[in-house]
Amino acid sequence: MTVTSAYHMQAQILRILAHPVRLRILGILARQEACVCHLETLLHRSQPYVSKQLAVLRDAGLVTDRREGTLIFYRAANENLVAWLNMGRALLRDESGLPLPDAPASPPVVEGCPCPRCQR
Amino acid sequence: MTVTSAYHMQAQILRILAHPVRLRILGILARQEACVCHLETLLHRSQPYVSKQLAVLRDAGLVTDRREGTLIFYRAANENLVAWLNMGRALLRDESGLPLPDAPASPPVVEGCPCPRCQR
DNA sequence: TTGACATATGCCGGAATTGGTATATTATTG
DNA sequence: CAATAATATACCAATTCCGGCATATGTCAA
Repeated sequence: MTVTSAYHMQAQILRILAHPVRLRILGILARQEACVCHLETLLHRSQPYVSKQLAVLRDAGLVTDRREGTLIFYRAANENLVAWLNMGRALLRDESGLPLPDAPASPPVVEGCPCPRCQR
Repeated sequence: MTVTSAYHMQAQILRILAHPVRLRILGILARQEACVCHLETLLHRSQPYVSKQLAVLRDAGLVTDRREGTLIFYRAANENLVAWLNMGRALLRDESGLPLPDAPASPPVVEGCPCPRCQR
């Protein structure tokens, strides 16, 4: 018997999104598929930490995962949502007038990342 | 020394927004200015409860208030933000396919509301 | 099967959020 | 000034969220 107005559902999703690292992860995964270890190096966070945030996003249906051997690649599940979030950040910049930086778009190959996409 | 990326700021605002009643309040205040007691009757919530949610929104700069005698009228401070939120809910409906209802737009005069706008 | 690697999950203490009740503040009226 | 009405704030217990560390799971290679 869960009451489900649009406001409740929206609040649920917003709670998931209201986290800087999860937002950043979504930003990354919107541009490129990435495995956990790749995100680890990009974010300078521990493996369990990254894995847990990904689990939160996955449980909410915001990212999907795909296994390739022992690696698991994640990607943003909903392009429109990401676009909406980007729009929100743009709004934020406009209104605040501050030069709020997004984390810079990461190159597809990251120094020090052990994943096969980055090692050759 | 507060680290402020766009992600951090966005997460802060999203935390404020990630609450069904606050979302609903913003939805109401986007359409019409309203005093606390008016919101009380619309939302069927206690005065301190409504007042507190309004304080949260006010502290975040999302609503402004205006005193008129002993009444205090609130309104949404940022039209673009509200539009953005509405867009988010629309997205939600499209993606989910569910007929998620917004709370119906409330008539300017509400049965049983003690505020002068509703009493004549 | 054993070991190594990538990832996931469980558990914990601390911090923040939630909603309720009691009380304080501010302005009006008499 | 006192009484009242509208609103705000303080305080509290319950829940949720957070990030860290330990450990479990799953896959591959030897």
